[in-house]
Amino acid sequence: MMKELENKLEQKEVRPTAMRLLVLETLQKQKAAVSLQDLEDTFEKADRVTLYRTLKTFQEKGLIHSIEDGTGATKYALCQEGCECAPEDMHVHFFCNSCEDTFCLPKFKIPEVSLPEGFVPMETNLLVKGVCVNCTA
Amino acid sequence: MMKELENKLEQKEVRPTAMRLLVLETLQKQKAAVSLQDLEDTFEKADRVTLYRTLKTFQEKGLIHSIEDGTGATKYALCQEGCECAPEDMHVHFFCNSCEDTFCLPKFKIPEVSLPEGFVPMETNLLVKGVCVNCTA
DNA sequence: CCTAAAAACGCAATTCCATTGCACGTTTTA
DNA sequence: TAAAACGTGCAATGGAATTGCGTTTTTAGG
Ligand SMILES: [Mn+2]
Ligand SMILES: [Mn+2]
Ligand SMILES: [Zn+2]
Ligand SMILES: [Zn+2]
Repeated sequence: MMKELENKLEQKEVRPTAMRLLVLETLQKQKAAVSLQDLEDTFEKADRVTLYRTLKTFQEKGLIHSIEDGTGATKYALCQEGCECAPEDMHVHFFCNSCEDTFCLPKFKIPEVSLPEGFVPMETNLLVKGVCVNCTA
Repeated sequence: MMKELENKLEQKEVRPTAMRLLVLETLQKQKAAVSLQDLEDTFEKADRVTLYRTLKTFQEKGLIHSIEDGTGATKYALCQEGCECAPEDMHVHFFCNSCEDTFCLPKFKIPEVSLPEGFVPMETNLLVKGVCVNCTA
């Protein structure tokens, strides 16, 4: 329970404040990636900036990673075991055009990409848009 | 010269106004994708909104396509011969962390990607970040 | 336990980019 | 040539990210 969450934070050198524990707990429950706005809706009393900085801290400490799904709002999802958020998450992200949920697909790795001579890759982001499993009737 | 540009626009059913010809000409000169801000800097006298709508029209008519490179500002690049901007450009885009230029790599196609059961892909975007050929000393 | 320093937090304000509304001049079309 | 459609310019708005700063809470040293 709460202890587990605390440990998880401390392992990443993040001090376990009340807000952070709540945010972490929320993130763990999600099946889809969440935006800052989503968190604001979840915690109506919490301050937007505090949530913002919580996410920023989580990301800096490698607890979560961010996803650009083309909606304009950045989404966040927990890193998995062995999630290499550097050279960066090399797994696929999926945006559902129907329910507009964004999914992390950590089991689906990005295939090797060939580039022109002289271009040195450091990070790769692959976003697939389509219809998710919940929306394919 | 100008005639070529006019033809290019008319072939896509875009009326060749002075502004549009200038923007098209500028786009043709670029080696990297350009942002709205870039165009504003190029044409200091032109109105931001006019440039915005010019890009929007160009995109709707399939003259250019947009690129999200994670900088927050959308970039635009001319479509190539046979550029399938629907089901969407399936070619690779490259963002240089050094010079911060964004490149269209129309010759480098996005490899087929496997997805979990029930996920139906419709469009795929692949962004590689790293160091471009101009910046690899 | 007490205190100074560090870390979080809350609120206001700003920045940046995208987008819309509307009036007006120009081009197209019947 | 008059109405309609289109393009343009300017003002204003919207959404998201980010910063500044004073206040509160937590941590660490004595
Ligand atoms: Mn992910
Ligand atoms: Mn491209
Ligand atoms: Zn869905
Ligand atoms: Zn470069």
